[in-house]
Amino acid sequence: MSPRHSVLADAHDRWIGHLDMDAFFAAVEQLDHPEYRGRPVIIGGLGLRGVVSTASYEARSYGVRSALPMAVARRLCPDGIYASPRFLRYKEISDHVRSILRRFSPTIETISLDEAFFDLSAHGPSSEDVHQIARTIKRDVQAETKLTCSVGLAPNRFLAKLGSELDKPDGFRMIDPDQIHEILDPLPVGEIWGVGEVTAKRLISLGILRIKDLRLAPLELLIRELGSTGRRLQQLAMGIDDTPLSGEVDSKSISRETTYAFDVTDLAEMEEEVSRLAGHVASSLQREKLICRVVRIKVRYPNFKTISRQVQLSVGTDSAQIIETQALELLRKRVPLDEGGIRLLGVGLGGISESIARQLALFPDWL
DNA sequence: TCTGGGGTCCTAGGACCC
DNA sequence: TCTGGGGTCCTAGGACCC
Repeated sequence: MSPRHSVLADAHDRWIGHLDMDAFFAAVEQLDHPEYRGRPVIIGGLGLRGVVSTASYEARSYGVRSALPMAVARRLCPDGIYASPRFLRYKEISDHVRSILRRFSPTIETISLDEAFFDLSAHGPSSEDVHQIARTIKRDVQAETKLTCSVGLAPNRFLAKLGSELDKPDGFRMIDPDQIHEILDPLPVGEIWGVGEVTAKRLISLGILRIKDLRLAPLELLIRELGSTGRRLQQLAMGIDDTPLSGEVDSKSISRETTYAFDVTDLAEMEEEVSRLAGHVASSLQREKLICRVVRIKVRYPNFKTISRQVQLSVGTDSAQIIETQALELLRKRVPLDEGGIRLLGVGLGGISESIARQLALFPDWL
């Protein structure tokens, strides 16, 4: 059976959609501040070491992009409007968008505030019917939030996400199984979900520049160089992706971190910050009625070398005091500190599970 | 130009147990 | 006196995503 046939078979049992809000944070600010509309809007950390989170399309024409240092953005676009993100506001709209998806899809997988997968298989197998539903979703999002989004529709997650990227903003793209090679082949390998800078460089050094090269590369070579991800990447290059949607899942870790505007050398100052961060993660934990079994801290040095140290607790806890004590202990005893100071401190929690209180709340008949 | 903050997943080595 | 094989858990680091 050729890959093409296996994909075709796949197309008949699954239709996956991917919805991506266009330049989301910036678009929300333009919605809430009419005077921002038509102007370059850049959302991100405003401190000395901030980076761009989202740039409006007007700002992108100046070369401003996500993850660009703010200092660079200001140079490229001195007349832009710069603002900090307002996550609570974005969350409201994100929740609304998800409620729209739920009207049409039994299974949703949230990727971030501005992205989600949804499953329209139940509306198939006819591609016309599925197409119609996806169009309706896109229209409802625009009508109810006054924001545009891009939607991709395909037999699997990977292609659906690619579809939503292909004609952004305000895009809609359905990828038919017989177009897969035509669309994928010419793209650079970095377009594949899971191929970042490091893997892209390795592939390029092997002479694999485009998705077509990856599709046709000897599997032994890919496995020798990349291990099991080599196999997975070649499958994606062929347009094959059987990964199911995860549905709504509980988070496995909670963390808070801060990058200082200036490197810190004073231990007392670090301890104060660790206490503050520990308090934050502990209240997040308590709010969700969760407990943790691992406390972790993270330190980044001025040269960007980053280390973490963690400790396992003998019993799960949600106590701010225990978390703080453990985090401080890790900082004092396990982190090498010299005169150079540090640029970032973080506190994280792992081994998360439901507290007894939450289990009882969810299953009251246990009582 | 100088690199945020919140996550997930994978890998590799070591400890420990049978 | 030399040294297994498998499994699990833990730690640390790193790649990647938005």
